[in-house]
Amino acid sequence: MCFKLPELPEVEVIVRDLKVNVVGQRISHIEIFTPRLLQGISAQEFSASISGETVRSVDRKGKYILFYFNSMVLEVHLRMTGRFFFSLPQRPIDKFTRAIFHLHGEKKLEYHDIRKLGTFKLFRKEDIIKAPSFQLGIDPLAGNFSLTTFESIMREKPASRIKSFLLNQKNIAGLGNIYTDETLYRAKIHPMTRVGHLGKDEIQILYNSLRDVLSEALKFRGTSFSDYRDLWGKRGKFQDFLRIYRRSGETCPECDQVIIRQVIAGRGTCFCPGCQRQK
DNA sequence: CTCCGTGCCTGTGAGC
DNA sequence: TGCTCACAGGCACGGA
Repeated sequence: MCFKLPELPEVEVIVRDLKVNVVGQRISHIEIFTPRLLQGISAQEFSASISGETVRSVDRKGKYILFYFNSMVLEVHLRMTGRFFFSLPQRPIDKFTRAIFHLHGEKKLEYHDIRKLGTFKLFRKEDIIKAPSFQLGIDPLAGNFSLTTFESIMREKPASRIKSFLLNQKNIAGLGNIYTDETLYRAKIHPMTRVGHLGKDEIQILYNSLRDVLSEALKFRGTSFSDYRDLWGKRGKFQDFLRIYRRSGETCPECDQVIIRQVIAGRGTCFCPGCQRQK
């Protein structure tokens, strides 16, 4: 099976490139081919709100992408298979093209989504604090994501299992299944461990592991198995450096035990029973 | 409070 | 070879 969902590093790569390439650009018009992604509002209403508007800034909150216009904000979540890319004027739409933003000249920003689970939500600027992207926990790339902050957030949820804790966007924003498994493996923590059972030293190791995994993934422009691409259709390279995710059945290079896969917090979870012992 | 199941989706690939 | 069907998981929601 080949797939990849965009998590924090992938969305960060997309947003950095969008900042350079679409900020300051005017949207001449928008085509919507799959109205379901608009979550209730009509394609006409959506198009009328944004057509003719200039993109003032692009931002990321967790896995959400925010496009700021003059008076409106568009909040996009790519979910499992959503992606943006620039395409040539003559490129025909395919069955997975869900929307096209027509920019200055004949430039097109396409939104492509095999499974149609992505969402586009419009907010007036003054209402943006009501948006889902504003109800999230701290972003691990934010300047104030310190060890002290991380520890205090963890102390609030002692009964949570660490895997659930890291996946919950209201605690830490942006982690999905891949990066939680990678982080826990590096920190040598069993995914079922209660947050309250982790000592100060383990929290420090977890914090460092999380930062390392995310910064390395960013350096390689994200993880691509099949679906994820940047704005130019290029793959990330971090999949070659994943140590635990999708490696069940392989031998752990650290301890020679066989990596196992088990459903934890409702997700397929890969971990090493030798390195990540449950306390 | 935390956990669990369900629904949304469709390409993939294991198994018959 | 061709078909069926469980599975992948981010998030919202309802209920235990």
